[in-house]
Amino acid sequence: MLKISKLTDYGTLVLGTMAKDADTQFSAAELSQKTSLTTATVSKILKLLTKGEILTSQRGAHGGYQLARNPSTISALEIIRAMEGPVALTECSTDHNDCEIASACQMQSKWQIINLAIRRALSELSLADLSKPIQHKMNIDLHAALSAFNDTQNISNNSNNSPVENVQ
Amino acid sequence: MLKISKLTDYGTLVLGTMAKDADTQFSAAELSQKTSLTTATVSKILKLLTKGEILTSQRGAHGGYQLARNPSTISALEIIRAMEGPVALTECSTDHNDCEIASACQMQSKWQIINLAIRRALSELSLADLSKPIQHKMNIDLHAALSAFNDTQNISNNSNNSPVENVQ
DNA sequence: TAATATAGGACCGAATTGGTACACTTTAAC
DNA sequence: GTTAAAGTGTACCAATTCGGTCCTATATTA
Repeated sequence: MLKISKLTDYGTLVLGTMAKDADTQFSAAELSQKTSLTTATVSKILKLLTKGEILTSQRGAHGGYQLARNPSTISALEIIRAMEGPVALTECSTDHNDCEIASACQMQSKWQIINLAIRRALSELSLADLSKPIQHKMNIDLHAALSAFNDTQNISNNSNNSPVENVQ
Repeated sequence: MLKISKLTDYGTLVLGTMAKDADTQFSAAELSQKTSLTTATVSKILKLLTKGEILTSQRGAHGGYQLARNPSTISALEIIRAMEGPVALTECSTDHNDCEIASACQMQSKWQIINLAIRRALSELSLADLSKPIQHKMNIDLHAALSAFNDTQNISNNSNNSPVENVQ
C-alpha cells in the first residue's frame, strides 16, 4: 500500500504540536496529554526524533524535548527518515548487491530514479507547512511546481485550485 | 521504511520481460522461466496485474497473458496500484473519517498534499522507461523536471549528470 | 473428453509493527 | 548527598502483514 507507519504519522502529530511553540521545551508527559497518545508511545517517538537530530533533549528534572531547528527547515523527508530509516522503495535500492535474482533484474537502477523523485517531493514540505492550517497559497505553489512535471500519464490534469481532490 | 513489497518489485520484473515483446502472449510457465521466479509466484503477480487492467488474459489451452496497452502508456503508479492497492502514505488518507484521534489531528489534509506529489512522481515513469536500458537523455530530462522543485531542504543539490547518486 | 491454462481462494510460517514495561542514567532542588 | 523528575536503552509480546505455496474450479482448444 506504500504507506508510512502509524508511528510516523503520530510523529508528525507530536512535531506539529511542538511547532506551535517552537522555542519551548516539552516533557514527554505534556506531549502525551496534548496529543492523546500514551506516554510510552510518545516517548518512543521522541527518542527516535532525537536520534534523528530533529529534536534536542535535556535529561534530568525539568528536562524535556525541544525542536532542534526552525520548523520551516525540517522536512517531511527528514521526519520519515528519522522514524523509519532510509526512504527507498525497494530493498535493492537500500542494500545493494545481494538481490538473489540480480542477473535477471535490470530494474534496480530505475527504482533509484523513482526514489529520487519521491525524496524530492518529500523534501519540499516542511514541518512549518504541515503544522499551519492549510493555506491556499501553498497549495497553488505546490501545484505549480508539480506542473513542471509535464503530465504524460493517465492522471487527469485537473488545473483548478484544488489539486488535492480527484487523484484517487 | 516506505517501501513497496517484494511482490511489486517482482511485478515490474515480469512486466519488463513482457515489454520486450509487447504484442506477444506469454504463459505463466514461460514467464516463470524467464524471470527465475516460481510459477506460483508469477501466477499471483499475473492475476493481480490482470485485475488491475495492465494485462489481458486468455484462458484455456494456448492461453496466456499479454500487455493490455503500449508500455509507454503504463505508469509505475498504475503498477503499484494494481499490486498493492491505493497509493497513499497514511491510513487517514485512504479511508477517511475513522481516525481515533481525529479531533487532535490536524495533519490528514497535509498528507494528502504529499500523497499527490508522490503519485505525480510515480505517474511520470512509464513501463517503457523502466524496461529500457538507462538512457542518459531520460535521466537528464527527469532531473530538469525535478529541479523545478526548488531545493529548499537539506538534500545536497548535486547538479552533475548523475542525479541518482548520493541522495542516501 | 482429455489436456492445457487461467481464476480464485485458502492457508501457513516468517517478518514487521504497535504498543508496553522495566531497569538505568542524568539532572535539579531541597 | 538524597530524592524526585525526566530521558535512555532494551526487551518483550500480541496482532497484523507479507511472501510464498497449494488446491479446486472454470474456460478453451484439439
